[in-house]
Amino acid sequence: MNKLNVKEIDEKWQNFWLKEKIIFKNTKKNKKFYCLEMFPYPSGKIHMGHVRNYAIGDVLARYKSMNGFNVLHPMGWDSFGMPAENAARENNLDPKDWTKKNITTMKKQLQSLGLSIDWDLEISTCDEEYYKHQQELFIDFYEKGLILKKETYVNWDPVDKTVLANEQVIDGKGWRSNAVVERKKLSQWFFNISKFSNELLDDLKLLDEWPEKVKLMQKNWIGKSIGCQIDFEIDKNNKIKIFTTRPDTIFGATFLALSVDHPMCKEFEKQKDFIEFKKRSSQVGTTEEAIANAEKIGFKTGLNAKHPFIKNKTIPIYFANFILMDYGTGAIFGCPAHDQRDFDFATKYNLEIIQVVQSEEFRENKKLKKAYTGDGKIINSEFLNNLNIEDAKEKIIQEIERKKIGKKKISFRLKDWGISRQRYWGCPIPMIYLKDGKVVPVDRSELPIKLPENVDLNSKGNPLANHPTWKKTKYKKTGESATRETDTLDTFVDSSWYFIRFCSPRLKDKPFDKKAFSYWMPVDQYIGGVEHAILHLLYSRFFMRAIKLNDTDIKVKEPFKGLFTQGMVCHETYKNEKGEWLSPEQMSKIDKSKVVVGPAEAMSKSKKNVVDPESMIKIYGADAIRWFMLSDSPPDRDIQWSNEGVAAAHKFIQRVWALNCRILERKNILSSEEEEKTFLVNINKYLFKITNLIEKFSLNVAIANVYESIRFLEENLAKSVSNQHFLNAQINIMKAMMPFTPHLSWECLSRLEGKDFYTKIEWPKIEKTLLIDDKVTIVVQIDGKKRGLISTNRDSLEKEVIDAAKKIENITKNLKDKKIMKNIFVKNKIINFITK
RNA sequence: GCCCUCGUGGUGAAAUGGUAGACACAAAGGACUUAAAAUCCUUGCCCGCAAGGGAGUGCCAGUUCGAGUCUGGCCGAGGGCACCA
Repeated sequence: MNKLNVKEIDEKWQNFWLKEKIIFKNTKKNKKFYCLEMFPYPSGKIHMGHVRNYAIGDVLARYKSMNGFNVLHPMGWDSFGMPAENAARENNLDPKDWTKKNITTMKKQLQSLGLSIDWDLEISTCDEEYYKHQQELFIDFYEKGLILKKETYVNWDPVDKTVLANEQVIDGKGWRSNAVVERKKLSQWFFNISKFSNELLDDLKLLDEWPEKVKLMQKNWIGKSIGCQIDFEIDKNNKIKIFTTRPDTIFGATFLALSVDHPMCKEFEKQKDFIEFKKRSSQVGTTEEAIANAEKIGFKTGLNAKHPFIKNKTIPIYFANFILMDYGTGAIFGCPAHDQRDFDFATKYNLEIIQVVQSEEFRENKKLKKAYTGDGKIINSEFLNNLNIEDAKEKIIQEIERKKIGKKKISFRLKDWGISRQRYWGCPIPMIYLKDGKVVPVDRSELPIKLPENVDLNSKGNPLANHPTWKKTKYKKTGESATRETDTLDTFVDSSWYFIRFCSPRLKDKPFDKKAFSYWMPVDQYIGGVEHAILHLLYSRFFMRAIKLNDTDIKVKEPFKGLFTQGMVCHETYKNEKGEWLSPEQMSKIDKSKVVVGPAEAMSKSKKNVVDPESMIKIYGADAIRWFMLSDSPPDRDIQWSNEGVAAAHKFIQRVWALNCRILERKNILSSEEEEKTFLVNINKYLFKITNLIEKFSLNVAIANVYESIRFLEENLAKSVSNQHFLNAQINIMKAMMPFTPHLSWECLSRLEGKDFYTKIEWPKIEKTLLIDDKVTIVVQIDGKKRGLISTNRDSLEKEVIDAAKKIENITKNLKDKKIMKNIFVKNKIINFITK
C-alpha cells in the first residue's frame, strides 16, 4: 500500500477538469444554479482569505452540479484601481503590464486549488472589451436621468493635486504627500442612487436568503426617518425651512441652527468674524469619532425667527458647526431639553431650555443635567399637552399642514453615489465638454473611449488631464472641437454589474444578452466577505434597478438571491523582545522563550501573521488545504489557521486513501443479514446528514460526519458485509467528500470503479426507507436527571418503556425510597419519572 | 452615544426545549518499537480502585417534568453607524 502522492493527483485531475469541463456539462437546463464568489483584485498573489472564499463556493458549485443543476461558476478580475497605479509608479511599469502579470500568477494559483471554475468565461474589468460596455451603460443611465453633476466637498491634497478618499487621509494629512488636506468644492459626477432609497429599503424584505445582519446594515445605511418640514418666518419676505423628526417638541424650540453651508451664509460671507467661524468649523479632526465629539460652536446671526405656535415669541438664529447641509434641509430647530446636541449648544450659549416631555423617571425639573429623549407625556405645549409622543407628532403635523407652514416629510441618510475619480487606472467617463459649456455623452459609435498608453504617472495631478493630446476631441454631431472628461469611474462601478456580464461574457455589441440574462440571473448564491455588506452590494442593487429602468423586459429586481458572508482567516501573532512583529516562519526559527505569542487576528501583512497558500498547497496538496479551511469553524465565522490543522487534514486524506486500498484488497465475506442491514442504515444515515448539512452551509459539521463515516467504514471492514455493499458504501462516501476533496475523491473513485475518467458524477441517492432505525435509544430520567439509557424498538409504548426502564439496576436503586408521582413520556426520546 | 451579534473544556467547535462537549487540534498516560518517527488506544472539572455520584454552557432571576437552547435584568467581547436633527 503506497502513500498517496497528492502533488501527482492534484496535477492529474486539475488538467483533466480543465480539458474535459465535465463539471459544466449538464443536460437539465431547467435546473440552473448561478454560484458566484466575489471576484478578486489582482494584487499579486492569492491569500488565505481567497482560499476560504473560493473553497466555500466550490463546495457549493460541485455539490449543485452533482445534483443535476446546470451550474454557472465563473471567475474574473476586479482589475482597475489605485494599487496598480502606485505599483507602476514605484517600479516604473505600465499599470496594464503589472495587472496582467498578477492575473497570470493568481489564475495559476487558483487553478492549483482545483476549483470547478469555467475559465472560458473569465473577464477582467480593465479590458476594453469589458469597460466599453460599462461606458455604454453609463450613457444609458445618463439618458435616463440617473446621472448628475454636482458640486461637493472633497478631500483635496494640495501637493499631489488630487482628491483623496477618506481612508487616504491620515491625521488630516495626505497619505503620500503628508500635506494638510483641504476641503475643496469640486464638480463631480454622481449616480442618483438616492432616487431608489425607498425601494432599496423596502425590497430588503424580498431577500430572505440574506444574512439578517447585512440587511440591517443596509437598512441603517439607507436610514429612513419620518418627520416634517416647518417654515420659520423671519420677516414677511424671509423664512427658513427646517427638518425635524420630533415636531412634537416644537413648544420646546428655543433657537434655530443652520449649517455653515446653508444658502443663508451668503449674507454673512463679507463679515470677518463669520469667515473665521466658518474656517474653525471645518477644522475638526478627520476621524468620525473626532467629528462626533467635537465641541459645538455657533455663530449668532442677530436675526430672530417667529415661533409658529407661540404668539409673540421669537427665537434666535445661529449658524452651527454640527448641522449637516446634505441632510434634511440643512437647518433645524433646537430643543435643548430633548436633544443632547441642542442641550450642549444651549448650555454653552446660555439659551433657554424648556422641558416639553415628562415621564415617571423624568419629572419636570428646572435644572436639567442632560437631554431627555425617552418616552413620556407632553407638557408645556398648549393643545399637545397630555398626549404621548406618537399622538402628539400626528396632531402637530396635522396642525402644521392646516396652517400651511410645512408638511410631513421623509428623509434618507443615503446620499448620491459620487463616482468621479481623478485617476488614470479606471474606466474613462464617456462625456465631453463643448465650447459653450454644455456637457454631452460621446457618440455610442465612438466607444470604447480607451485609456491612453504611456502616460506620465509621476507628475502631479490627474494623469489624464495632464496628457498632451488625449482629452482633445471632436463632438461627432457637429464636428466642433471638445474636451473629454478626464475623471475616471470609481472601481465600485466596475463590480456593480460584472455578475451580469458573466452571463454572456463574449458578447461584442451589447453589455449582456437578454436571453442569457433571463436564464442565469439572479445569482443564486453569492459568497464573499462582510466588508462589502454595504457599498458593493447596495451599488449592485442600484445597478440592477437602473438597468431595469432602461429595459422594461428585465424582470429581475435583486441581483443576488442568496448571500453568504464568510469569516476571516486568522492566525496567532508573534512579537520578539523588541516588540517587533514576527512571521510564523521567523518565529519557528528562533528561541521560543523570547517570543511573545499574541491572540489570533486576521491575517495581515502589517502584523506579519500571513501564511502563503501556495507553499501550503505544495506541501500538503490542495485537498488538505480545502479540507482544513472548512473543517474547523462554521464558514460564516472567523477561522484560526494552524499548520497542525492542515497537517492533520493531510493525514486524514492519507487515511482515506489507505482505507480505499484496503477495501479494494478486501476478501469477500459471507454476509449476515442483520449486520449488513445495520451497516447500510448507518452509511445511509451519514449520507443523509452530510447532504442536509451542506444544504444548511454547516460545512464543518458535514465534515465531522465524514470523519465519523470513514471511521465507521474502517471499523466495519471485518464485519459480515458483502464486498459489493462495502464497495458501494465507499463509492458513496467518496462522492459525498467530492465537493471538499475533489482530487482525492476522483482518484479513489476511478480506482473503485476501475475507470480512468468519468463523464459525470452524481450525488449519492438517499434511501428514505433506510433512514428509519428499528431501534432507538431512550433516556431514562428521575426528576429530570439522567440515570440511564435503554434501547427499545421504535415507537414502543409508554408501558413497555417504563417496564424496561425499571429493570435497570441504577434506576431501581434510585427509585427505592421514592414515590413516583407521574411520568413524562416522549415517544422514542425520553421517560422521566417525577417523584416527590 | 445609538443599533446588532456573540459568551460552552487548554483550543476550534457540536447539540429540532429531551444523553452537554459530537468531530478535530493540543496535552498527558499507555501499546507497538532496541529506539525514534508513523500508527493505534485511554484520559479530559471534583469525589471514587471501580460501579457510580456531584458540580457544570459569562453572572442573577423566571417559565418548564426538563433550559446551552425560551423570557427579563446584569457583566464581558466583537461588529456596524456616528453631530442624520
